[in-house]
Amino acid sequence: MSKVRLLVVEDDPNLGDILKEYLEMKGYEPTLCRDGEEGWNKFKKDKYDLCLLDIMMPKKDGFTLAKEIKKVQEDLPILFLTAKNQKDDIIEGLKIGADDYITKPFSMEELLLRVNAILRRTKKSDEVIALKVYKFGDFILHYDEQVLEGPKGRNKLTSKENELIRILAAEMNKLVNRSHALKQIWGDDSYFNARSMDVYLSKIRKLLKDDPKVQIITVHGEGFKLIVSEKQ
Amino acid sequence: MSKVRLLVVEDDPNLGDILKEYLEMKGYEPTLCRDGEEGWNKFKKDKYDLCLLDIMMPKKDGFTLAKEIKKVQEDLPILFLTAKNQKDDIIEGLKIGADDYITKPFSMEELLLRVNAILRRTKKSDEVIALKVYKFGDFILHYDEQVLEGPKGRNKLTSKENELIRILAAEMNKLVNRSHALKQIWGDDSYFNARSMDVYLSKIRKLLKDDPKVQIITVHGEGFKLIVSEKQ
DNA sequence: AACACCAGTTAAATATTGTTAACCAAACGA
DNA sequence: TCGTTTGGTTAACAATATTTAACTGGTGTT
Repeated sequence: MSKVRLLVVEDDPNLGDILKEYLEMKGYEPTLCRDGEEGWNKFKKDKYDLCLLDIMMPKKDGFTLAKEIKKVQEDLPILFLTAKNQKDDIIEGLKIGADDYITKPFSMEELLLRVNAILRRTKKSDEVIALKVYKFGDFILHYDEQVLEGPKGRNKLTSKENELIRILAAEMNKLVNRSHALKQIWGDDSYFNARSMDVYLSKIRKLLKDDPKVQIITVHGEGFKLIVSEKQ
Repeated sequence: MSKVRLLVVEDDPNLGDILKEYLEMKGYEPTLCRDGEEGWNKFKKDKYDLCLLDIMMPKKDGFTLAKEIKKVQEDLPILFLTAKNQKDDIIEGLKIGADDYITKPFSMEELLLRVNAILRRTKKSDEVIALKVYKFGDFILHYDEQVLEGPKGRNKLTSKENELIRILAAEMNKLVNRSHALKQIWGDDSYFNARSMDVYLSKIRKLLKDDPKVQIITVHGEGFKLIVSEKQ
């Protein structure tokens, strides 16, 4: 897989160099421009995956540049670097269609998190958005902690258990197609993966035994569903 | 369709304004309150589809507000805006009945994804809340649970039994065309599927023996019907 | 009544799913 | 580095669900 290409436009030479250096270190391929005009030229010449734009810049400010870029390539994600308390700037930026903003001063780590978050989201925007928390019956799935909280306490989950419960909970009371679930979790719906999933279903049914309102029923040849009845 | 109404309670004026502006831009109808008390007053006055509550707020914190809201309108989804590392807060919030949380700082896009996910989920669960139930004679078919409740107790059904009983019950006292039922359940009305269905009819007749008021009669060459006589 | 056909029942064959335990490889800790 | 642990896969077997087959009894037609 080729490197992620970033168009960085920042007029402060210090910050610019730090950004470039750091992003290179982290495996990205940043192109640094010193002002909006230079940024525009680079954008026209090459293809990028994401833009980091300062707002206050000589010759052409970040907004103008962003607008022009969006006119040409609407789906190119843009992250603005704004001075603190520039609320109006932020709002203006969001209107243009920026995907996020980060206020100066920021830590490199924070920046990286934002960049990754945007890339992740824009890349697989068609994927189901993972909520952090799913509730069903007396259970709470803490998806990003991989923990299932039930009447008998908290239960650490393996990642496969976690994924499978998430899919079931997201489609609560609706049929989950076998092959669909397999493709989501294992990538393909081969025979052995299917058997593996059956093993996990069995494990999960045990975990869910603590609440009789909750059960996984199977629809032969189709899939299964998590049903939550509302009886007290 | 009218706009989705959001109750946003956030004491940081900067973040509050940004939230409001962004959500408006994205087609929502946010009402911004500066503290918990104001939020409570707005809540009492108008109807909302979702609440975004900061936790740390003057006058009335997010938890207290959430609890009060849930007391009045239990199904109103709540999303907490929490500071990082406030894990205890999060757990507490979830127990109150929050639907999700998002830790500051968060990107606008991330927030939007959460909001949409919650709305989608709660809307969906509205649709399915009424688990499908069919009554005939002394029987109740719990379609979603694949259970037939009769005078002798509950009976777990296979999915084919379940489907067939559902069709019969849905068309109670009316003729069910053979080929129609076959196409509904098996997809096509081939000879073998027809024989299969006969096997299931036989099984189902056994299940229905417990109530003499209920029986399946066949209309030669046409189909069959579930008849329920009125006699006590 | 004799025939053809349709439907009912039961049992056997097949396919799918459920469960447990053995196995394996990667990650971890001493 | 060597055991140990952990998560995940595979194998083996049990239990169910569904289909097919075989046989039986009806129904309508001539």
